[in-house]
Amino acid sequence: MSVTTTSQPGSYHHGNLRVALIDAGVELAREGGPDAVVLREASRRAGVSHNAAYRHFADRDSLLAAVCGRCMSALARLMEKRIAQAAPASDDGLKGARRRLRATGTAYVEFALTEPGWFRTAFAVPAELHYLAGDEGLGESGLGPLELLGAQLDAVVKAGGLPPKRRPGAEFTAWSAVHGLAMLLIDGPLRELPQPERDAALEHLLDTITRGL
Amino acid sequence: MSVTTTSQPGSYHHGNLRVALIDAGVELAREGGPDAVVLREASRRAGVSHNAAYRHFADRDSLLAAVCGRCMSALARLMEKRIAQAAPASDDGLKGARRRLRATGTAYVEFALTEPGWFRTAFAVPAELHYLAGDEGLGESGLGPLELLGAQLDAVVKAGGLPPKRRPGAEFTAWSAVHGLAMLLIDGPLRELPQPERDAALEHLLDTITRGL
DNA sequence: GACATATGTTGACAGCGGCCACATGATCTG
DNA sequence: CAGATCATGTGGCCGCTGTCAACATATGTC
Repeated sequence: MSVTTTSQPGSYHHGNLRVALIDAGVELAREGGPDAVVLREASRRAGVSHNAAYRHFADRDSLLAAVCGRCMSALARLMEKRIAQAAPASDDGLKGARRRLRATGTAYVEFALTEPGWFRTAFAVPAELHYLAGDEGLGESGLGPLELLGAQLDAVVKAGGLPPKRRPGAEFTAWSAVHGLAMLLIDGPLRELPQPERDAALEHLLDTITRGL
Repeated sequence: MSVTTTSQPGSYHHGNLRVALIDAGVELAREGGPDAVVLREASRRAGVSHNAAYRHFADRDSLLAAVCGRCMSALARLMEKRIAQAAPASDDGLKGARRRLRATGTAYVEFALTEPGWFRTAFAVPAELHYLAGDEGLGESGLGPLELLGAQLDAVVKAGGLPPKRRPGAEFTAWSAVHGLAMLLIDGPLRELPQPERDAALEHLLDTITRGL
């Protein structure tokens, strides 16, 4: 997350302005969500005049889209991490698969609660630019959050924990559930819910989905 | 949704500026979501100078909060309508209760898809003002969306369709699921999903929740 | 060395939120 | 009825933003 500069300080050309602007934008998003990703402030933080950004981004939405991709990647990486921690990769039994599936959901909500600015930004992709270029929004495995969830569901099916007939569409339902809970908790009417009840709501939700799938 | 003016046109005092501003804000929200609820444009549409609004609202967020309440009410009213249509009020059997519960969810998503601007605005209550005053955000029955959902769940329990032990927390799970689906469909990565798959996703989600609760 | 291109700067404009001083009209009081 | 008082609306100003146009500087190429 550090700003990397390849040119000398004080030189006319920045040398790495594009990524420096995205870095600054990511920091702004962390502090204040998508609305805080602002061209002038990002330029300021990159140590550059307010118009230099236009050499690298068509407009503010273009920068925001890049920042959104970074945030989505951060979500994917936390999910990968928690999935790996949930059970050793060698454990390909049903128990391990279920643990990993559950970890996928908890990681999603954990990310939303610990980095609400990033979480909100991850889903604030400007309407016209929702094709994130190339590897935008992916984790280290090359999978995005939805693919990671799908992979865990596939594993549960493979381990016999879910009839294959039930598999199609399951990721949308599971995703919707955790996404909705996250939104309601960070921005929505549940934002005042005390911590124990938040945990209970998440457990209840995961139990219900697991049973219902 | 019409602007009601009690004073003569051209008179110095508007006579009903507060509600006129909210009306204008509601229209702006419909067109462009919460970010489009802007003091100056609302004032313009109310036929008043850009500063008159400050006699009725402390700041932009204050107006936005009022608009959010209106949007939440609109959601509640559509839910009430669809609940009433799902089964005659006389039908207090399990089948009727289940129909009404399902209608609660479909109405929620229907509202989000048909009035995305209002839907997003309903949940964009400014952080500091999330105490909506008095009857803000309620439907004609005096219940808000969450209470309406809770009432349907209670009815299902009463009709024997859900063990009372399973009731606590169920509204959060059900709410999260439909809310998440709505968000992913209108703003999120599912916004390009074709209509048939949208319907299928909603059916799948409601089935899963119903089974799992 | 001269030119072309990529990159960064300065200056300008409009729209926004928010404050101030002021104007106008309604209402209350004697 | 007349004057005071208060509520409400106006106009001007500031700083912030995005965006455009014109200009400046560095880099690379013949």
